[in-house]
Amino acid sequence: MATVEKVSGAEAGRRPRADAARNRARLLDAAKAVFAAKGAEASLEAIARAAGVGIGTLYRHFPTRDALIESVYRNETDQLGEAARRLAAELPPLPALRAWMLAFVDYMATKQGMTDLLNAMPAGPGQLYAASGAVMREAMAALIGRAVSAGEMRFDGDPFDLLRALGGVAGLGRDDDGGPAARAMVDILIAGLRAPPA
Amino acid sequence: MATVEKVSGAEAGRRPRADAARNRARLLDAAKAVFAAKGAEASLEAIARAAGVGIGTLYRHFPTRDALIESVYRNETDQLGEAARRLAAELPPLPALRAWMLAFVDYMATKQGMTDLLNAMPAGPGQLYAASGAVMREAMAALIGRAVSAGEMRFDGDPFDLLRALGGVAGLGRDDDGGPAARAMVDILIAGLRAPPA
DNA sequence: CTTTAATACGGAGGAACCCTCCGTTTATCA
DNA sequence: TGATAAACGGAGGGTTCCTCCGTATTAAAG
Repeated sequence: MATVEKVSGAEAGRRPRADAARNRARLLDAAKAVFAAKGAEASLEAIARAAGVGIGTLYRHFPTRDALIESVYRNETDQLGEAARRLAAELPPLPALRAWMLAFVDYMATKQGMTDLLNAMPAGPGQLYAASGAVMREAMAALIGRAVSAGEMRFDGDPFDLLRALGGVAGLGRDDDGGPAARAMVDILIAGLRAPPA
Repeated sequence: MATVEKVSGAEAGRRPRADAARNRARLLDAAKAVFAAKGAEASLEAIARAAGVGIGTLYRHFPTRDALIESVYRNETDQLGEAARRLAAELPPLPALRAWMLAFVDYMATKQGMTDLLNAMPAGPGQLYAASGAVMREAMAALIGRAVSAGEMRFDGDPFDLLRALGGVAGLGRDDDGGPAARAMVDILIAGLRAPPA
């Protein structure tokens, strides 16, 4: 697997060094702030400066910009996955799906960087952003599967396709209040899924 | 207006210089090729090199990267606008809309840079990409308006919202053959638009 | 508590890129 | 043919990317 978690060769032998953990946390905090402020194009050197560490340290912890972005938003995507489970347990299939799609759009609109995270997944997560991608695809797949089983809609494609469309929609609520528009688009998508075969 | 077309102060007096026109054309060709190959992040210096002109010349013709992108794809968007008119004249409202949406997705999937063109329009075209944005919005608005008038569907939002969703979908057909998936998503969107009020 | 060796730190440095500025070249018009 | 407005091209200052490696820390062994 080789996730991004491990700092280096702290495989099993020694205990991870204290400063390593501290700097990693600092970097994530700084990155979150800077990405939110300046979008995902922000300079990595600026992030290192904000975190009060050298640029070398940043690169050792997160070898690529993508690794950093994914780590920063890993938390949020996990929350989305959690929300999917909760909604599925609490609501009927269709309302659950709708609620989650709205939540997804909201998240994407708020966190600037998450849009890029989705955009960088060519068609379904490749090796890049693999973890976050899997979480979101599974959330979507589960909710859709439930609605399909209940006979409330039909869909035989890749759930990820819907996520991509949603990702486009999410761009709406970015600047001023695109909330209503995004909400309307979600409803259109759902209506389309419910419609009988043409 | 100050479109990007004019090279500089060739307002009306002299005839535009021959080398200016030649270099402009070369730059557009090179940019098209490089953008297609490397995406819209491609280096401007590389484009200038490929065109066989100095970097200064590139910047004089296209003061910003965005100006260059828009000029490169202006042609294609105009073609999309033309297609909209033609389809509206030749097909019934709904098939025309569907055909155009599919054409749009195809274009976006082929031309790497066009996705960025769309993405850079915060919510509807601002001053950036103003021309291309207007063309596409109008095409969409006209086709939808026709279908609505014919009582085939309802839609009271901004046509641009649909374009954004389509833009997300277009990311599908980028790598391997996402054609079928994109087609399916288009049909889902149309079905959603046709559905009676929830 | 010392020693020690693994590990993390940080920034200098080479490369690429962005964009501006301006001296030189060239094409148009008289 | 000359004059001159306009276009050309690239040097240069600033920024960012990413790598590499000497130095400083720290966990664990003695």
